[in-house]
Amino acid sequence: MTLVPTRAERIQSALRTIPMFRGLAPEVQQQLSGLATIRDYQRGDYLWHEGDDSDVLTLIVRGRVKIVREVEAGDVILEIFGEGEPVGSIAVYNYMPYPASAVALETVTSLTIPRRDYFELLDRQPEFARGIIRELTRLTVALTRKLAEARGQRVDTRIAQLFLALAERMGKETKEGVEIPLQLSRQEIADLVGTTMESAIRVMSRWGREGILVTREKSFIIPARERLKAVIADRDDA
Amino acid sequence: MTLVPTRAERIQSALRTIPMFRGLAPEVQQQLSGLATIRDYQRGDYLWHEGDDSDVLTLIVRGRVKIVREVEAGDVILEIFGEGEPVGSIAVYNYMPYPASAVALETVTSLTIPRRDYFELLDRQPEFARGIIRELTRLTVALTRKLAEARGQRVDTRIAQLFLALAERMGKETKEGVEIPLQLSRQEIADLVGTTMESAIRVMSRWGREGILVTREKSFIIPARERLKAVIADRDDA
DNA sequence: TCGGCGACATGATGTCCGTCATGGGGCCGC
DNA sequence: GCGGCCCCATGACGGACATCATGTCGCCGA
Repeated sequence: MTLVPTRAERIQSALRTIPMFRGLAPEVQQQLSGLATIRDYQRGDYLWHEGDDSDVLTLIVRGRVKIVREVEAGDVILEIFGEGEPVGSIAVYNYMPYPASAVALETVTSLTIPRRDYFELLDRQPEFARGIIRELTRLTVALTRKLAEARGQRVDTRIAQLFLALAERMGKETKEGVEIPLQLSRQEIADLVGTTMESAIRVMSRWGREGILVTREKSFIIPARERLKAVIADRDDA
Repeated sequence: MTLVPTRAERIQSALRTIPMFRGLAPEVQQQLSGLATIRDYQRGDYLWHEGDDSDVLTLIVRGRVKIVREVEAGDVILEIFGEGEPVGSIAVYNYMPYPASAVALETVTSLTIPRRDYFELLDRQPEFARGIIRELTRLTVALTRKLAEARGQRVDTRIAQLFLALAERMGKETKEGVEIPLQLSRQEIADLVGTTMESAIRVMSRWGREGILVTREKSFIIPARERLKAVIADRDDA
């Protein structure tokens, strides 16, 4: 018996952590583990670059990844993917180059399966096809909401909405308030809401002073949700 | 023989116009025509309202539909769907209320399939599942691009990008230039690019005077694509 | 014929925020 | 220790655009 898990063992345990694969028959899981590749990344590493050819489907096993469109006038973060989620399915499906880059926000473990096998799964396993469709719809809804929120709104409302959404998705209740265990630079916050670093800084440091949203080493703290929501409510009155 | 086509005949010919169904076996098409419902709308009619329960998948047979999110501070047009495209698949799939309203931009004919049968098709017909996934990915890419374009850019560049995209999707070459056969009010243009009616009007009437983009009764004319592209290129220089 | 309505148009004014500039603190390699 | 670099921070300035106000034109119904 080995103390260090073998590659095959790592892949099998990784497969089990992905919800979309849980429903698959054991023999299919077995077969899949022979096809998949496992990989590790550090914060800042690129999983791929915008424009690269896509020939594998990637699934996040551990950590978080940002999808970023790098246009001449600054970056745009389109989405943040977490554990269990498939990324790049759009590009793989359409045999097109990746429309955006993927960058690790923390230590990340990923699983990739070749396009050919991905298509086989789609056709043979309705469960899997449903999982992919579900993820795509989730993505679409999220993008839709982002688009609606981005309109006209002031910078501070957009940042408030961002952190309320993050709290919803990955917040942990603590005695200090809601904790969002995610390391984001001011630049990344700016990229997420579509503004400049300076504007993001102004808002964040004001909120830090006022105790509305506190930046920690590797997380953010929201002492009171209502005070963040109040920012959104203030548009013209008072 | 009847001069007016029967309901069943209309449905069958409608089914044939939808690309996603072309690949289906004849007996499946036959079966489908028993399940589908056909419906007509006039410009301005709602196919559904934001928040309505979704229990059918809708496919556009004829005409165009805008998907619009109605937030307190003005509308946001998320997408314009045309013939052969499925709309509302997101909501139907997730058993969720519609996240946005659908409004006819012109005379529209639609086909609807109950959710139950939609799911059966998905599981039984890999072709169909692929079609849905393809549409979802197309949508996602489009939203993604919109999001990236909405950033910072000036109003006139955004409108220019909008019309260049429309020209790409539905433009017809004529001796006057590219014609976009689509009736859009200034307010709708504003909703598409996320600005106010007044700003949209200022840009459009200036371009009308300069002959860059002419508004006709039920269409728009772009005499020269390059001149529109030049607007996008002008950002700081000159 | 007149009043009302909706779409288009144009000017005046204020303001949010992007841009530029400058500076401070922490961390690294040399 | 010192220079270089990255991230955070703060001020000054100006421009693009939202907002408000007012006006025109065509159309419809009373």
